[in-house]
Amino acid sequence: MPFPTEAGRPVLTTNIVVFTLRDEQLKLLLVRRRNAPYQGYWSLPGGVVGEDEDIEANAMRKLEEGTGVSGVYLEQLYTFGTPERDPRERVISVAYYALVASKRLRLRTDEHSEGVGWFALDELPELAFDHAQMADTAHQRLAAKLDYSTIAFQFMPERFTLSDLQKVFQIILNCELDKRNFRKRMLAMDQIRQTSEVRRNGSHRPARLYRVNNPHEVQIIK
Amino acid sequence: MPFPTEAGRPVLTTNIVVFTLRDEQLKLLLVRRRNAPYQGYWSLPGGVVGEDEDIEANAMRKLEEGTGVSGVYLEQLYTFGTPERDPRERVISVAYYALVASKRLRLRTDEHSEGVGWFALDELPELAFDHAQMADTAHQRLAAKLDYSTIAFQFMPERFTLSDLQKVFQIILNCELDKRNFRKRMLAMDQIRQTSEVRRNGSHRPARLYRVNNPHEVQIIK
DNA sequence: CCTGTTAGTGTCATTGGCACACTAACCAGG
DNA sequence: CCTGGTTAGTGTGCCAATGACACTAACAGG
Repeated sequence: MPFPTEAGRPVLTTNIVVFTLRDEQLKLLLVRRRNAPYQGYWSLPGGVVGEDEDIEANAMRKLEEGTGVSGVYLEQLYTFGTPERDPRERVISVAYYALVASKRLRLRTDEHSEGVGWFALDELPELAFDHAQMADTAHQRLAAKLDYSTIAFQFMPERFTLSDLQKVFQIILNCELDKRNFRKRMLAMDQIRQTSEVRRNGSHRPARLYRVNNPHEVQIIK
Repeated sequence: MPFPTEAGRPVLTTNIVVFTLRDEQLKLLLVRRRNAPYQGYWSLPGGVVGEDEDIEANAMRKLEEGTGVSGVYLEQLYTFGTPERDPRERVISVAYYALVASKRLRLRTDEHSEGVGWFALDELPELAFDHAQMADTAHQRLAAKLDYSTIAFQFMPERFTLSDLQKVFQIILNCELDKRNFRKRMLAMDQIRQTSEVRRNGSHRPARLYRVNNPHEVQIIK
């Protein structure tokens, strides 16, 4: 079969669901649309893939533009391409999701007014296109991967306490976990180790600090 | 950002990794390429997505054309789109995988000479493009899903014995399983039930036949 | 009726997951 | 310096799930 004439070809884009943890909430990065359609709506960052650009490289580039952070965990999520998802013309979007440690982001208070901002997952505005579905799918994937991979460590700063880590799990899974069982599980994975340091943090016992053995790789465990 | 001129747009295609079980082997459907590039190579079935055609609908259509079977399990696998994967021009391929019960296929002995055929997964010829990678990814996904979904039943005919089912697992996972533990597990899932029939199959004790409760849905379990 | 072949069944030991409550260390304030 | 408040840190016991393991049942053919 011959390739279609150029008129029959779709536009190829990426969208990235960028997660971070901030204010004890799971948040994701949104940008406000300046143009029609969905003008003024919030949407997932992303953009058109260049003619000779790798799809994942495009997603990574858009992610770095949006967050100012490089080298973050990025994984392909799903490809959305129903014919009417963009009212203008046929647009295929390869959705990715990414995890950024909050500490790596520069905080800006005027973000929302600039048309870019972090929104708690359970307080999202109405999103453009099918982006709400993308966000939902990404959250499901993230929650599932907590169980059988080391993905959670992507949210952690270089040194952290076990209580910090437990909070991360609790926020993502939206449930309470038992402290002793949680610590047992984490230590049994053999993916983090104690440092000699502690963190003093108020008028109570200081907490031991830990670090991830291989901060840059996400392993499948079990 | 404006959409690219039509010259910058990619071709959108699907490819489907169609699995079936035949001759006690996990096999997949290949078609021989008639044109350059990779002329004469075997490749995964697929094709160009129509201008107003849903991507999954396209995959389903190509699957039905290749197998003559409709209503089979089909799931999006991954999207492949590195710039050089097709030497002619930019081609994005959304890969799917599908599972077909062998009993539903019409067998044809002259398949290979017709340029279409079933090949055992561990005896694949060299494949065109990045199709070997697609096949490998699909097999991994399939094996993983055996554990936490009811996907295996998609391979089963309407009535089957527990020994049949065990063979399916053993072939896909490429390992031996304990008969008693396997039967316990299957029955505990509460997804299949006994029929009143048995199958006589040689000079030995006949085997009880079972059927799937909800043959058309694949559930996530555990 | 004897043999060969596949179908079908139960127990025990080990493991992993989960519930559960107290002591330790620090700081602040009286 | 003593007390109270707050978070960090630790171990046991129970129950359910998993995995190893061997014999009897039913049939056909000779």
